[in-house]
Amino acid sequence: MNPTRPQALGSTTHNSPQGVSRMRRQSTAADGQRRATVTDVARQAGVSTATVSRVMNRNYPVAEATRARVEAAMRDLGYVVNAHARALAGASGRTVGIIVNELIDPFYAYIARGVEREAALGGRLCLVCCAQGDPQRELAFVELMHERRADAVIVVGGSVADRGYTSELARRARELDAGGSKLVLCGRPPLGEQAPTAAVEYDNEGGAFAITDHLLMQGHERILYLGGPPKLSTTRDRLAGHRRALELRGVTPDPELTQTGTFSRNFGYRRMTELLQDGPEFTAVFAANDIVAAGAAQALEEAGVRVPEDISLVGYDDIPVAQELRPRLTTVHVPLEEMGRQAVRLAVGGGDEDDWREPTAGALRLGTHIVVRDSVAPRSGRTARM
Amino acid sequence: MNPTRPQALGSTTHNSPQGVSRMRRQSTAADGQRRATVTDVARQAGVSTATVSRVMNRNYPVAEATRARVEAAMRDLGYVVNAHARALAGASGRTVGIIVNELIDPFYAYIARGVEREAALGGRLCLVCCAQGDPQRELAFVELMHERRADAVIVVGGSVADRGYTSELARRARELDAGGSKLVLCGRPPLGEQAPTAAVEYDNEGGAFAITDHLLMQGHERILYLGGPPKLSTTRDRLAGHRRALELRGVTPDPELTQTGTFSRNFGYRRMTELLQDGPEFTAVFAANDIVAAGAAQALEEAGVRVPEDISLVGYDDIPVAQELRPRLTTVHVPLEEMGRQAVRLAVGGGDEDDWREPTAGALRLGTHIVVRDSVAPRSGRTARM
DNA sequence: TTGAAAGCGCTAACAC
DNA sequence: GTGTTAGCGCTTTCAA
Repeated sequence: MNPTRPQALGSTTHNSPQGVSRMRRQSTAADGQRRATVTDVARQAGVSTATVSRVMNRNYPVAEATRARVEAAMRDLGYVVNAHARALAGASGRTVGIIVNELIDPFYAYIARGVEREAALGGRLCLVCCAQGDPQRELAFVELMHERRADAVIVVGGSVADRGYTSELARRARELDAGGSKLVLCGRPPLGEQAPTAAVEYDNEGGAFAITDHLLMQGHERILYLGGPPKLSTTRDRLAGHRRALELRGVTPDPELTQTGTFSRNFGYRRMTELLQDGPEFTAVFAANDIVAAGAAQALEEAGVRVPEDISLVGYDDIPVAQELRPRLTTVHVPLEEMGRQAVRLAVGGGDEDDWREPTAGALRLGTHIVVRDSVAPRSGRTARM
Repeated sequence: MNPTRPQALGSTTHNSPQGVSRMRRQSTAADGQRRATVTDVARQAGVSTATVSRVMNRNYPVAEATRARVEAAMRDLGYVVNAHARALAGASGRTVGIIVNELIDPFYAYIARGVEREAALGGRLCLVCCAQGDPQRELAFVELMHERRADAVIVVGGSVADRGYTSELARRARELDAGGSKLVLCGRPPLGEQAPTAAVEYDNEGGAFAITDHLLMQGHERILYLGGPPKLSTTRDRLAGHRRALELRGVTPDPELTQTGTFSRNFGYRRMTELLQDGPEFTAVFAANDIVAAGAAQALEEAGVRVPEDISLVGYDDIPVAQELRPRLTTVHVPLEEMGRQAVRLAVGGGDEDDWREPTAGALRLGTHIVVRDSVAPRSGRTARM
């Protein structure tokens, strides 16, 4: 815990205006090298630090000859500007933060990609963290990113409507806002009126409605909803759309047919296996997402149940695995990458640096649509467990 | 490269040529709020800034009552420490940078996950960038991360042995090193003696050797090597292992059977389709990675060629898709996540803050092994295009 | 076109 | 235990 700064050899400390001959921040290896600073560059080029700064930022006229000398000096010294100093001195840190559950989950990876690309267009770098589904971790990361003065902090994915958590996040949102940053909710519900956030949503409920209706149109009425943490907003919305479709067609939802759990492949596999042996009857499965669908597909396969002849299967998200499964999975497409892009645009405006133009509105909702592939067929006479 | 602010990442040059100045980074909305600083907290709590600092850092005794007052003040003011100021004042920025080709590629995503997790253990945040296979972009990102004074900059994935590029990267490595940071090469060859880097490799050649041998043992001799950028170190190593195995069994490599290209699914699909119609004969396919294998599998499927009965197929990397393909793909396992973890450990030492102990050695190589699943069978009488 | 100098917010000697 | 104070490296008035 002791960030001791290897201090100064007192003798040289005070002499010339540029008295700088000490060393700090040594690498563990013996090096002795100190990083070059503007002052070094200025001295070497025989100009003032102000001029060096102007050369770097190209925001003020500098004589060609001077510029050349300065640039040569920078090269000679291996000078690399210190972003911390620059940020401290007033400039933006040119950083956006993004917090996802899990980087290896394509749902998040695609959104992260959108964020990264859009950020890069604006010359910004991305801080990315994985909260692993833990709200406390998420909150801690928001704080860490605030400390870094990120231009925007984007939290991705569904959330649980916990009282304490929500108000805590709202507080962070206010603090960020007060400092000129923005908290962006990506794929989750708003925090409430008093929280200054931006938001990018997608029509989650609508997608679930559409794909359920697709199933209903094929004659399926006993549809198993499988997976997804029951308290997560994502699950709730999907379930809501699912039920709305059911009710619209006069099908009464059977509680036994709602088997929530997690978003994992493993859950899909295990629960499906159990249900096939000893569960309610159904002719179609609506997996909470494509990953769960992959697990379910394996269970079905192992049980000798044919998809879609015996049972139809659909997923959600339309991540790449949907195209690798056999039969190829019918699912709901979500504009993941675009969500990521919009999230940063919402918070920091278009690519260019000095965005006088107001960033996009404060919230937007992108559409979803179903992608019909090969995993759905008209209902046959059979049901699971025949 | 111009030591000036390396833009290049975005489409537009930020820094408009003319005065950007004015207006110190306020939020676009009218806020007027200034962020609280240590000084504010100190005043509010009736103590000095030093005390506030001590309370925050818990690195020096502070009276309970004082601490309480300070903490209350921080809370009241919504104080959030400024990491830039802190870093400037001497502390480490507690950041590690990682540069990958593509976040949605599981190969990189797993490594990134390892990096993120290990970094988080040490209380560090990750800057992540996607170079998209462009060496210039990569170089620019290294620079940007250096500006941010990342404790380590990890570049992931194969590289092409370009003269200029290599020396440029080596230069950056030296600059980073001089400042106490480390450039870590993850899954790529060293830069040469004069470059102070750390490195995490995996036994790429060995894995290719092993899986080729596996194919040979099943009687396959005409093995098609499919995909991967021909100049990339990754491809070269895999091909080297492949050929070594061939030669060891007395099989003369047929140039026609080496069809390099890219690492994409699409390439696998298209080239495979072409080859099936009009190419050399072969009884097995060694896809450069699992993604290419997925594409090849689809081509095979559409051509009515059975795997593994008619043709055997193997991949490389052992990413999740390998388990979704039917038949499940035999492939080479690479300890991706572990590579990421080791990369940060190598550069910044174990989790704890003041790592006086020297980080792990300067380079290490992790093992690979084949994972036998269902996509390989003994050679049948048939060959492709019978 | 250039220079001098005042900070930005924080940490860490060094007093007291 | 706590306060004073001198920077850390850069940007940006304000003068020249």
